[in-house]
Amino acid sequence: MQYNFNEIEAKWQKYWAKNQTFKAENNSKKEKFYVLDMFPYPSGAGLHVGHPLGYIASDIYARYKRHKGFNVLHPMGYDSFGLPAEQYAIQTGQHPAITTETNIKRYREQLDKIGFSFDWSREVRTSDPKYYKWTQWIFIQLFNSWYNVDVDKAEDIQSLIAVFEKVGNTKVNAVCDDDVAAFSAKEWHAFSNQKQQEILLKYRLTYLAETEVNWCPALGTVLANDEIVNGVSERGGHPVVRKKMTQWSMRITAYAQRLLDGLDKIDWPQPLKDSQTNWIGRSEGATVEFRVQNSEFGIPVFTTRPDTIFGVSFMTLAPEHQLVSKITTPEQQTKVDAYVKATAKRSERDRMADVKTITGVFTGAYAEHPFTKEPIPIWIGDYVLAGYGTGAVMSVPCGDQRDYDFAKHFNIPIPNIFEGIDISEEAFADKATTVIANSDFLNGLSYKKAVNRVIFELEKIGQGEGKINYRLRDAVFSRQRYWGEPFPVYYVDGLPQMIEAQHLPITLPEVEKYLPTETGEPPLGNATVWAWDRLKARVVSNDLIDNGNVFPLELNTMPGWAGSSQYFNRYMDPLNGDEIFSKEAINYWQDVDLYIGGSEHATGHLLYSRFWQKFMFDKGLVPKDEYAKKLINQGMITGTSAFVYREEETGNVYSKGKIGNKTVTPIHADVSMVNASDELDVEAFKKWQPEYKDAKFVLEDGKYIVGREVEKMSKSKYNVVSPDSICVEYGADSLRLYEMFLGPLEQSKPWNTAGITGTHSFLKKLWRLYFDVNGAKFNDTEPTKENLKTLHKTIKKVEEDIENFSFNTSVSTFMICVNELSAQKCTSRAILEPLAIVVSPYAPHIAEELWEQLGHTESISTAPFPIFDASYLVEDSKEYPISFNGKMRFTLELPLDLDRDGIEAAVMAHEKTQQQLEGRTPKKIIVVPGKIVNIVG
RNA sequence: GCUCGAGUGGUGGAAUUGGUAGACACGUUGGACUUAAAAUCCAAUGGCCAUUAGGCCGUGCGGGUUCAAGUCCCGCCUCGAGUACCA
Repeated sequence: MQYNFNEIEAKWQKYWAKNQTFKAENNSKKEKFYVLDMFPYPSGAGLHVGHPLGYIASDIYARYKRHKGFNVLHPMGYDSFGLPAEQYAIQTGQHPAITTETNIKRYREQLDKIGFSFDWSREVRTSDPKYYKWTQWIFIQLFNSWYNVDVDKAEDIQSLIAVFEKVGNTKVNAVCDDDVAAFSAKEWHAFSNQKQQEILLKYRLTYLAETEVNWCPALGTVLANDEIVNGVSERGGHPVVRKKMTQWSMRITAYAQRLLDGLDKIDWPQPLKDSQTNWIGRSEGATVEFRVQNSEFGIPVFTTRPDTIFGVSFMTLAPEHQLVSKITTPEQQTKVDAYVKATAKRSERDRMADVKTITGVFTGAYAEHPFTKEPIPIWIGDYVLAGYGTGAVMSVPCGDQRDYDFAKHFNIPIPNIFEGIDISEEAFADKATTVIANSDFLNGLSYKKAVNRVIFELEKIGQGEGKINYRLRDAVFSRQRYWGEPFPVYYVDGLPQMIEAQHLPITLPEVEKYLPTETGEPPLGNATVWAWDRLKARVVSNDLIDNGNVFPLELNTMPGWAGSSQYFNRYMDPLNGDEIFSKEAINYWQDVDLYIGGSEHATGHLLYSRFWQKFMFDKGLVPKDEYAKKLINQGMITGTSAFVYREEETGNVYSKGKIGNKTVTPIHADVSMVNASDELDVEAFKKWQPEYKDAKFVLEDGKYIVGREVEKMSKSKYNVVSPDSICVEYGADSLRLYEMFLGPLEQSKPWNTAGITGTHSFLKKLWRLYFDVNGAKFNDTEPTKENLKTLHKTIKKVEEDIENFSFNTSVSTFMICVNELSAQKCTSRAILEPLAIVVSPYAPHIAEELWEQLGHTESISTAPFPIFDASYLVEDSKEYPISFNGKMRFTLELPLDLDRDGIEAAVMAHEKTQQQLEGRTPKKIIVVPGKIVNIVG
């Protein structure tokens, strides 16, 4: 009987779909286990072999947990809003929904062929109105909430209004905009409704405000910080400029500390935690208020080194700082204006590119030192960022290298305030060895003591206090795009109003064109039916806008991360039309036990989703404030490109070994035309690239050998390998095993299709354990001691490997097991039956088939995992390595119950020992029973 | 620059608390079967020396600890990822 993998795999894929084998129940006496993959954006290119790596790993884990008796939730869906479909729509006029639908279909076909145990009845798509209804709903919840610092959680906006009505805002401890003016209860009551709404907006967790945003002219949209890489857009690499715009923002900064603290209780990779920690960028220090001489202005600064306050010799403001225009003296006005203008013109990228050039201008104004009252010149310089801290620094050149360089460059004095430190060459920034001098009441103090003292003194004179600062900024939530979630928002007198939750979803309107309007409005500005009728509670034609009953709707859409920030909870109850998820569902499933995905989402999706989860937790909607207990980043699979070498002058194409010292240009050849021995199918290549039809191919030993190089897997490098053709040629089980066999899950590794014959022939060997040409071989003979030892060794190792996510070593273990059982000519059902279960998480199709052939009528998927029995592994002897001076010379089999002296005697009596010693007497004999013998001397 | 991760045969990679380095595969070479090919099976395969027996060298580099180091410590080098004037 042949191993007909194509037939077997199709059969079981059909069976699983028909029987809904992997449908998870929300009511179960079994313990729950939630295995989640990062859902993909369905791109037009389809999947290549790198994409399913993480899915295969999580699928193995999910299947293993089912064998272990868990009720496993293992869903899949699509992050289906996104730029590529929209760009395609702009070019072709094709509605993005259609493109997306087509792409999803293709993804699904590809995924199905790999044999994943997804519960497809729970599929979600972020672009489906039934799904984004709940994204809009969460947005409304955020809008109706504020952050109460006193209880350190989000609360309903009504509780804030209640406080305002009673005592005004001076007692309120909230995370809010910086520019909120104080008011009393009386004043609050006197404010117009309009004014009250404006104030509340400054407190809401999602708010509309004019902020400086990253504007990408080429994409026609704003971008979040994490969507910008090296100063250009992550998608497309277009330049990004700073621009002031009115945009929706998310007050993620309210959660900065909790996002940081939460990292301690989740089992996520350290590098990922590190990058979130850096992104949040907590620093401890103090704010200090410097008064500007001869004016009413004060300049607050943030510093991490308040202990060096007596070393301040100048101040530097960001050129964008609002005080610049107010304090600049008439003499300096022209210079300052020119500098401000020049920096505004420079893009972020330019500013980042030359960090070395020191620029700045004196404003002519002086501040007053809070303690010495000495005048301090105020400069502006573009090394100070408007967006960090207060946009101003107290410059201590002796303690900070940038301040030092600036001072040197502009000949500003550099007072030394460190005991016994030479600062003639560079600044001194080592906190640990700092002893303060020339600093009045701080003299002789260490860094820590000085910080405490100076904060105490600052508070005494009312010019500063201890403060913790974060680098994290509020997240801009508006995109000038079509293919995203519409906001459930309309405008009355320019103020945003939420549409009531019962009227959701607000679905995307039809537009003629997907580009911004001629007046520069976002694509939704092209919609003709995009106004809100408050009475009818529905979207109506723009013609009806009267600003009395019918109002304009929001034209921006939500960013890519909106839909992915709660999808993991929606999977728990995805068809629920009345709630985002039922209480029963969330209380049963609780949180994700295992989350697998790429590390590229470290500071985007994985930070925003933690933020939303904490918000949902505050609102009592979810029981856990961290949604994923364990997270694993799968490594990237790189491609192994193939090259042919063309000599430019002659046009000859040389095999790799024939290049010699000729000058050749390497040209990518499609990897599908190269075999396992790096031989190129020359005819296929000529057919593929007709320009080489008549070229002379210089061969070696009658073959054309290509050069190989590891590169990113990409279409343009012709090294993309699709899983489809592999499934046809070798089968999904071979593919699954091979992807795991390549190496540790978290490591990046090159793909080389050639190696797949290894796992494929393993499966054939496995099959031959059960069947030969005459059919079934298995029978009820008693298993031998060796059989049982091999089996239980395998059970133990595979179990440990899966628990440790070391899937590559499991595959080796299977190979060893099958090699051993074949050599033992094992046909015992008592061995072969459990073996099928152990293999099944990795190679589920063949396992199902074997299971059925063994006489079972139910799917193997919930068969109990065999129990490891250590008694089969007990050995009574050990082959001891005998080493001399640490070098292993020979091995000697000795009983394991032999004691130290017995071992020593046996080893010393051995003739090879005497040979090695050549008459010498050993100085020392190390005997570690059960391990090793080492003879020294 | 800073933070994190990684360097082991021709290739992907194994190696539990320090205890037989190179498991398991790919590739290569030789052989069996076949009219032939594919498939399958058997054998060899880190380098150098040696007819054999065996020896020497070997886990990025240089030191150290130890009876014993891929593994621990110190100092470097290279590559990859993140971050980038963060006060």
